[in-house]
Amino acid sequence: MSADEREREILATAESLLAQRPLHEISVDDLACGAGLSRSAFYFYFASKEQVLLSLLDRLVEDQLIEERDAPRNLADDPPGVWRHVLSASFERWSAHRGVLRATMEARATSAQVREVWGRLLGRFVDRTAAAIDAERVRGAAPAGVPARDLAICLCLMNEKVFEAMAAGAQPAVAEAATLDALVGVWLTAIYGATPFPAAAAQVVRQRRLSRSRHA
Amino acid sequence: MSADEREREILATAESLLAQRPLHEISVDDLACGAGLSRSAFYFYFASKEQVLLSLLDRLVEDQLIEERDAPRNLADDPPGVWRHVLSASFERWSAHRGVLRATMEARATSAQVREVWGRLLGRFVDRTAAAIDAERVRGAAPAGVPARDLAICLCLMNEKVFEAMAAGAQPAVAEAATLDALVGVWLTAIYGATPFPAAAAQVVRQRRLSRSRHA
DNA sequence: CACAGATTCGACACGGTGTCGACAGAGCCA
DNA sequence: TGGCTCTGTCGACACCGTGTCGAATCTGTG
Repeated sequence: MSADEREREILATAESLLAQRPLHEISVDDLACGAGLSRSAFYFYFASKEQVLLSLLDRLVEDQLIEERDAPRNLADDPPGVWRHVLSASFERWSAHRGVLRATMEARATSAQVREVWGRLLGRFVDRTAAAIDAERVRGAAPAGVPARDLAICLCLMNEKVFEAMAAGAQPAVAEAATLDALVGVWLTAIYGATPFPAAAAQVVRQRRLSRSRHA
Repeated sequence: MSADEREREILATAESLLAQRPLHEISVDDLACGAGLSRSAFYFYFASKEQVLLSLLDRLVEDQLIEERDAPRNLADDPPGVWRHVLSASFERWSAHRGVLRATMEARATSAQVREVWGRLLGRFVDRTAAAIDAERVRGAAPAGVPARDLAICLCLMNEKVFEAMAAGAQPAVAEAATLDALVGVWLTAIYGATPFPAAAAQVVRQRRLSRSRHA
């Protein structure tokens, strides 16, 4: 069996074990045995458990990048449809690879590298979202309110957490079948919905000016 | 020095170390030394590092319970003010004890007990929120939309994550000074804002009926 | 055949955890 | 005073998972 195959074997073992139990219950030994080698031979292919996870994660990041390129840009035609499409893509991805997601969340606590990769991924998503919200506001389709970037961060973090809770089977969590609808609903109201509270809105606008002048 | 004092000493050491570095970089030895005892003496007071964290966490849970008792119930008078007040309380708490929050999030991956305590805390918050949203809808102050409980879960998880990101200094995160405003803004629009998308709203309502009949 | 590179393995050292039995001081009673 | 128990403290040990290293083996090539 070639080195390349062995490497893939390790990755496959990792993905399948991660579907069964959390990262900290999987030892390098488990990975090595699963791929049919001794623990020390494992280190010939990967420097650590963490690097295996990073490989697994890289694939999914790659996926996401491709998808971003193909994402619809014509938000004006059908905003709910486009947003749903975008959210649905991450939902599908993380629901299909929930083991990797769970492990990533777990490893973020200990590995700066995992933190960085995940942060970049999320950051890109936030950037896209913030730009889209801004565009909708300029177009007059969305009302002013929470600063676009802050809103985008909140919404993206919400998704992350909701997916994570789903992947980990945590309590409380949204039922899996209802997750996408709930998220799309919250995004649409948070972005396009205006509240009937002028005072609160004014406060947010003040805040917005403040944060603008702070940036300047 | 009495046993009680020693115990408090350990807790104080833990809280102060957690303000400096993450849980996994703090060993039982560090805790023991900090409190002026040997590692094995530590085990006389606590069964593990995890139990120390649980003690720290219990205090804050206690706080939260007291606050829930005193929380304003007259949502109708000034919705934005009441919501802001409620969110502000957790914001203050977790921003003052961010080390404990960060450690809790970290320990949740490995400790079922931490998971459970946190789940209960969050669960209570979700219940309150869902009940309040329902009441606002019945009253006619909030439009129908995402099922109240799902919406509550999404919003609570969003808060958790945004606080966590703040506590961990993660990227991307909302600037600390803008956090509360952003969250209140998203909550208000998500709960009270109606979207101008009838089709999407209908879809959510359909989904809602479905999930109801599933529950029945 | 001999050699180089690739691959595997057993043995080791390290660091953190949790347990155990020995021991010391304090208070109490005879 | 001696002996007892309860509370704390400690050093030593066993355990587990990690990562390293050098020796052994295997494989293809000149």
